Amino acid sequence: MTTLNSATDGHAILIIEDDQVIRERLALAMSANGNCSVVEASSLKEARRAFAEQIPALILSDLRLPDGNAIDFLIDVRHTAPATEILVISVLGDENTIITAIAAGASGYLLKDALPDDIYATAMDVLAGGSPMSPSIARMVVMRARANETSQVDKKLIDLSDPLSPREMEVLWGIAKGFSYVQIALQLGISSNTVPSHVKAIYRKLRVDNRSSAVYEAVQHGIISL
Amino acid sequence: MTTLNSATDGHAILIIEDDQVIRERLALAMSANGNCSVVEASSLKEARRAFAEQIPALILSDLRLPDGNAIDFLIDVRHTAPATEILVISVLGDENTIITAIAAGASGYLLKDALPDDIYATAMDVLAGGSPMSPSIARMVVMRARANETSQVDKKLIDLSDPLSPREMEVLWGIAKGFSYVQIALQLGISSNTVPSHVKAIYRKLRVDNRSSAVYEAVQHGIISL
DNA sequence: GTTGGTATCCCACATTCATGGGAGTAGCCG
DNA sequence: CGGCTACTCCCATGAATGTGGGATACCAAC
Repeated sequence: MTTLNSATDGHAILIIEDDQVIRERLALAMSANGNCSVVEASSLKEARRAFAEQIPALILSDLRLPDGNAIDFLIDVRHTAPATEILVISVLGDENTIITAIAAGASGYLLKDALPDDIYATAMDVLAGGSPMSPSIARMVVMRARANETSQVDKKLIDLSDPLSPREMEVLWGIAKGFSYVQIALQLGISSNTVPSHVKAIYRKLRVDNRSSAVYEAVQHGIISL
Repeated sequence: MTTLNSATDGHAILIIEDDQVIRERLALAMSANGNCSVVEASSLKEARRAFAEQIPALILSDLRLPDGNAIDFLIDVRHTAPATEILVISVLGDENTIITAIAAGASGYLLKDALPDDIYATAMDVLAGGSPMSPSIARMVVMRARANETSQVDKKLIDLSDPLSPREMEVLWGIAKGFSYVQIALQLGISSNTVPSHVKAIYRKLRVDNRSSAVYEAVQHGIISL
């Protein structure tokens, strides 16, 4: 178990923020609490230069900079230094921006108008493996995650009525991948005349009348996953 | 814009927690700050009874109760009272439990050993549409969300070679859903003779030679999502 | 202003699919 | 044993698809 101190000892923090007032407030909060070295950047250009000189353990970054959007820079950071943690501090609270930032590699996301009293502790949360974020931001992320989880759960509850036999599942996979009856027959080691028989059963159970619909319904019902 | 006060005025809060000490602490924090009515339950049975009597605006719930797991109850709540917000307070911090709770309908998730000083404000965050959660919890949710987002982003980077035209995308969707050429033509308001032309272009770009393969490849490349 | 991409339309031919039958073997279970 | 299901095989016919052309028109880019 690493202590909070070890997280900052000898590590650098890069602060990217064009507003001088906010930037200095952040820098002060960081340097006052730990013995970490703080580097400040007010533009993407400065940030790239600072990053090239020394790879920081943590990046506090605004998204909208004078010379462009920080997202691309954050993506580069993720690729060249996967261990570097990223905490985004922005006024932008729209879903698209947030999801993009997280996909780009941000571990935490704070709204500027809701900065916590103890921004240093929040930054340490990130280095300790946490993902602090404003509640309203978290809601969007939760909604995304929920949509992805429940959609899979719900699908499996639908088709208890007519389970496909193992053989039918194999044939269904062949259909999904676009193999012809002959190809499927060869793969399964059966006659090409047998394949349509299974296909007929599949169509009946899924209540469809062609291959594409079968694949579509199967995916919707969670029977197969492309 | 609703104020925080209106969120609690006349609304009920249901607290589900078997540990008497924690339960009373939570109840005190809630009733001391707002004029909301607090109902306490120490078991799933009590919770179901209380929920049947009055649908609360907010539920603070532990997951592990003496008479079972609260997840199923929370799922029921989601179905019968979608507007009721759920804030889970648990010692369980494993990914499976967290994701399940969120899929079940939890908007917030706090670890018992990391309860915030102002639990009342946190509860109000939930009613205000936020999703407060412990940083370590948030990290897991973020990881989930990121996996789902980046997988789509990465896929899109693969097939920059041959982008499908808007019309081809429409036809592709028709194919994916199992419509015949005639049906697709009717939907798009074009001749049924035109559809195969687009299909040919799609097959060429995706390098396939039948509908199912086209759908399969399109899904794999992230061009469409079933 | 020619070139290239998109979109539209038409035709014809070969292949594949969808669907209706019929029919046999094997295994499981009440 | 009798009934059920899964799995296998075969055939024939009509429908849909895949593929090869050829053709016109619009619009943007070089």
